[in-house]
Amino acid sequence: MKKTERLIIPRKTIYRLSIYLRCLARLHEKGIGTVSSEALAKAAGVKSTQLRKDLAYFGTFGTRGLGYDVTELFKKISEELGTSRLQPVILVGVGNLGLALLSYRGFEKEGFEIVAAFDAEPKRKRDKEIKQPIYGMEALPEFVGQHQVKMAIVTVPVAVVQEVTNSLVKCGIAGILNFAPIVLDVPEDVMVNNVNLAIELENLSYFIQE
Amino acid sequence: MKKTERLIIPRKTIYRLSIYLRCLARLHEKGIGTVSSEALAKAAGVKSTQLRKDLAYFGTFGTRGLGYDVTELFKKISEELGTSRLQPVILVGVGNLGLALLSYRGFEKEGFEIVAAFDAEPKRKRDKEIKQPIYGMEALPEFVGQHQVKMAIVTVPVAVVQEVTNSLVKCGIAGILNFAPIVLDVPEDVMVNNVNLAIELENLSYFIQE
DNA sequence: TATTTCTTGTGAATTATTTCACGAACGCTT
DNA sequence: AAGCGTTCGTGAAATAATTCACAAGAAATA
Repeated sequence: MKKTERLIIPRKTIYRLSIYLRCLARLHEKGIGTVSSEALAKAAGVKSTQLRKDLAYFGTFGTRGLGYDVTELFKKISEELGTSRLQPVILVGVGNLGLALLSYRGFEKEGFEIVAAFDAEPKRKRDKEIKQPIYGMEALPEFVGQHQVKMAIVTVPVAVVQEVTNSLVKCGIAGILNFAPIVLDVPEDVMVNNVNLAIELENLSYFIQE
Repeated sequence: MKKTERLIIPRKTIYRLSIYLRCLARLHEKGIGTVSSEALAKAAGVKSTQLRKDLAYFGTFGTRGLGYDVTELFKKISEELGTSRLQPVILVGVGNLGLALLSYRGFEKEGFEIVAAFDAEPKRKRDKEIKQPIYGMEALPEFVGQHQVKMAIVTVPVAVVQEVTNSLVKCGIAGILNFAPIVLDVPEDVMVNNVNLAIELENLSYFIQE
């Protein structure tokens, strides 16, 4: 057992912590109260030593000879990730993909809520399936300021994504989930995660051709 | 200059090759004929040495003092990735997200075509915006066999995703792009790439809370 | 309570990935 | 055609991530 020193947790570890969290949630649903690093690692698709190393970055939670308490470990990881409370997110770009994400019910369960959408042409995009309001781009600064929004999902076309990003950064958005196939130029203190489905497919196709 | 020896290209390199490809496409659209490793690397968000190392895995394409020919490098990477010709893909699970992906026009430009969709309740899911046919799950084996499909996008609920995966594997699908938040159990020769939007958001939220 | 059996936590070793540093090759200018 | 300036290609070095190996701690058993 080491003294509590706050050391930098690698990005990959943080990513895996999210995965462990999902696995623990499923174990909990199944009524399982205790799990070994071996079993949890298998569910998460990693080696048990890696799981233990990952956890060691921010504490020691297990009981030797027994394993981890599912509820407790869930709580600890959740605290570490800061996902204990619901986070508001906005979405910019109400095209096909944007619409789908707006109507996707999966986020709330995971701690996120898309509270509003923005689009250059908000009037055309009304849809009775969507509960969130859709505003024009000019409403962005006020909304973000008033609702303390820190994160944005960006599903606009490549041609305008950098411009949209600049607006978001100016409003104070600190995290962007970008679906456009381009590397965004942002200040150091703004974080961007990219999701590119075409690249994922391309990657698959490479590895399956023996 | 080395002899042509086929060595294993790291997964991360393959992933970056896809990114370089997109950057080269944009340069080509802008009418740029030649690019230095420095400039291309910047567009791709990596260091120039990394770009050069990545390329070195499968050949040497540059001209010292000048840089790379955009068209030629595009062609070479494209060949290496095997994305020269259009690949058929099927989609399983026509929910919100599945529908969105079906109507998403971005894939074809990138070398992939969703040729058909499958769902447990295909009748209810008709939509005039969708050009692809939607079949019941029982049609899967015959379709996959006849159309030589090798890849599938899976957007079914967590509860049934493993079962669906088993069917796909039995049909001969070798690559799966999985949107369910669970690690799929598949034979060694089947490749799975996971896309989990909630985890991407969670990851962002961690890094922005300074 | 002694013993056995498990499983964690972690320093050390290994492996993978990235970056550095610089020689070699090419175009361009004079 | 000689010299200059640029940029590639690549071994070597540095850094990061993963895995190993095992001591130590705790429960279960007898």
